[in-house]
Amino acid sequence: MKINQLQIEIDGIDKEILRQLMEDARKPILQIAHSIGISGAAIHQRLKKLEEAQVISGSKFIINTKVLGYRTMAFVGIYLDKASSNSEAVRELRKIPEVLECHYTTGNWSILVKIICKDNEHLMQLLNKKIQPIDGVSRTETFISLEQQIERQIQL
Amino acid sequence: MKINQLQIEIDGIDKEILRQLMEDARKPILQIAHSIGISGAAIHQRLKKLEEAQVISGSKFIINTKVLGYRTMAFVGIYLDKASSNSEAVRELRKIPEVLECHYTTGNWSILVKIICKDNEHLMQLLNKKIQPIDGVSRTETFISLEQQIERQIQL
DNA sequence: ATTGAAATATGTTCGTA
DNA sequence: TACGAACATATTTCAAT
Repeated sequence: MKINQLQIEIDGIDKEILRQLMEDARKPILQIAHSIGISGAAIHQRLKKLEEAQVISGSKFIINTKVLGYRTMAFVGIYLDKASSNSEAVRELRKIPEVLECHYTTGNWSILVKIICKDNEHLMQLLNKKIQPIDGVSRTETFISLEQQIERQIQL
Repeated sequence: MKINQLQIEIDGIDKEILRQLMEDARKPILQIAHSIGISGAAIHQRLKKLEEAQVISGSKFIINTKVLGYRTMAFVGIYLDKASSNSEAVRELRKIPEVLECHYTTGNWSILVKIICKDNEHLMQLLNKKIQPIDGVSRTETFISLEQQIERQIQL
């Protein structure tokens, strides 16, 4: 990702606009305008500026995975053989839909992934049948999230 | 969170609507309608159903933290004293704006948190001045994300 | 469940300050 | 930057199928 914008001034109004849209991406601009006390056109103009500066990288609908039957989240630390290709392993991990995040990390592991599963059985299948068999994976360490207490974005 | 909805049928059209809105929460319903080949009113009705079933838990603007100068993401495993109160520690962690996620986990640690920092100096300050001093925290293990390769939601 | 059409609400542009 | 007014789109409701 190329970041050209070396300086971007974000004032209190920008922050308030972003705060409201970070909570609800579909909140009407006019409603935000009214709550802040400036015109809709001004909000529109500021949002355009923020988008151009790439402060906003998009918007998402958030799906409630629990309702879809996904009850188990886990973090898996993956040890890769020295000789193996990290990017090849990532390519394989990307094919596994249950993998939500994947990081190259410092420390014991080569890779840390966050995964979501229906239940423990599903998690076991995923580890044994999908992740362990990936070429170069020597060992994994699994940490099940018993309960997620915090989930948020950076605060402005 | 109470989940009453034991069964919710999501057909291919629902999935396609959700897929498009998961990518862009502000995509006009009419545009989705046109791409699928049904009326806007039908999309509207399906979205209402999905919201009522709590399949959709909201929408968010995504802020590009890199542009704001946050270049370092890390995972921190936290060991808590046996005697200490987990929920008290979480309460303290919640006060730290750099903490984006916090999970109770199985395995070595009591808690795993995901944090975002401007740089390594900021990370060190955060660990030494904010996280380590929390009552009950005996030790932490830090894994810096050198590069995040995958970031996504569940695939429908 | 779906539709089209009407009514309402929202987004966008533009001339001006 | 900000405004308001004019214009263009989108959302929501509803009677009918």
